[in-house]
Amino acid sequence: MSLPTKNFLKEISLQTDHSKKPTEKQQKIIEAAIKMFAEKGYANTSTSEIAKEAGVAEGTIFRHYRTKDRLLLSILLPFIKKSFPSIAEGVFKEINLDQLTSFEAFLKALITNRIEFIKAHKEIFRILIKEILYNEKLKKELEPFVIKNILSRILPMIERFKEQGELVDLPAETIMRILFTHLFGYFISRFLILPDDIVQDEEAEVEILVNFIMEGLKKRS
Amino acid sequence: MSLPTKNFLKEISLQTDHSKKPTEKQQKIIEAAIKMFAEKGYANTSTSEIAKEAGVAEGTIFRHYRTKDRLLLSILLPFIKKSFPSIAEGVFKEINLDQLTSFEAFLKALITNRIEFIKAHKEIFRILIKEILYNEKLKKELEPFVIKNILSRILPMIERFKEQGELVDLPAETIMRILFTHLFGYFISRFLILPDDIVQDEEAEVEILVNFIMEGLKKRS
DNA sequence: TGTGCGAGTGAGTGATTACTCACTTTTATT
DNA sequence: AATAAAAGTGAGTAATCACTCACTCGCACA
Repeated sequence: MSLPTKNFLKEISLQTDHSKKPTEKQQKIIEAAIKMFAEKGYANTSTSEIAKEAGVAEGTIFRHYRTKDRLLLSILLPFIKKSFPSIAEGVFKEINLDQLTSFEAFLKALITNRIEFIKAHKEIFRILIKEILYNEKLKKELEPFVIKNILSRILPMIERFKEQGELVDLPAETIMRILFTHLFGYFISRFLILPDDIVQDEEAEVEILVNFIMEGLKKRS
Repeated sequence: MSLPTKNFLKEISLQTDHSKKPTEKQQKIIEAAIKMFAEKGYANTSTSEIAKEAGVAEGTIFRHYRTKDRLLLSILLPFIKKSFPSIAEGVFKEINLDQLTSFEAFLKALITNRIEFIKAHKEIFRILIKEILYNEKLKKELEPFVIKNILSRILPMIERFKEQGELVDLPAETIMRILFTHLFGYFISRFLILPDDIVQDEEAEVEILVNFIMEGLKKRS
């Protein structure tokens, strides 16, 4: 696989700028591609298979999405665009930051918000994780974007809660890394490895996870 | 990719049974394959690339390993064979189970043991995780093996420590799932996502991780 | 009713894929 | 030194890959 040579994130705007409403066949193609990429991975799915699954001629795929790469990107980019900024905008609005909230409340809102988002786009999330792990190039291109959006927003929060004496006395970067490792690990385990229906009581699940992380990160007495 | 039709785990014995010492060229092939599979993934690596990297004719690969599938398996199977049983045999011998040890000591021994093992076979671990996530077939075939080896050994341990009143009052399966999720998540984050040299003080890292998990799982007062 | 245009088609293309096989070279055994 | 087996080779093969292009179709607008 060879992704576009230039920084592909610039394509986000180009991609969604002149966004005409998709054709019926276009939707079928996207649906089929999402299904098959999530199941077998991008590299193991051929365009002819996608065409067959979508009930469309192979040429139609290339009429709308010039290459197989761009088909993948036209699935992933809107998802990325919607997902990362909304971590801030969604979560930070749900809990009122003007008043002093606890780190626990913040964490609970964050986790609940992300779980609902991933559940709503489970297959695309699977594709994204698979390709980030499988394709070094995609990973490398996404890294600065993630660092900028996540790290720069969460780190100050951690610093603040540390100052409030709520968090364990470790460097903020270390706390961040622990948080990232465990949250990300949880999402991968739950949505990519463990069976789909393993969690019955979602609220209890979040409660356990938050408690778990809080016990590991809160200030020791 | 099409893995062998029959249960491939039976091939473990067949594979390593009549284990003649490998040729110089065989080693070069394996080394090249490990390097490239870990870097680009199995599906994105061609046998001609491997041959070139190993400084060998392409035919030589197929002389020794009949198919590309079997080349992958001859890398993964010895690793799997060595890794899963040794979780029990290694860890369970390190800590003396005859006397009453704490869950914390058990956990620390387990994590230290696994980190050292993965560090010693970092690239093959990466290949295994990538292919388990990417290839549903491999995942499905590995599942019962993992369940049998891990779950059946760890669950009784959890039950026991629960009876000793060390662990939080949740079903053993839930504790197991939390443990698995966070340990597995930690390994994936650390060895597949985060940069290689991020951990300087290994002992402190284990300490933090054990504390973290213990605080989340130990009996609440 | 004609005309232009984007949507859709599918046979065709060159490149690449995993894999084969007739052959040569190296190694082991006597 | 003779011989057989094993290791190594690389041109060749059928299949599949992503992608192209000359073409048809259906529909809006004149």
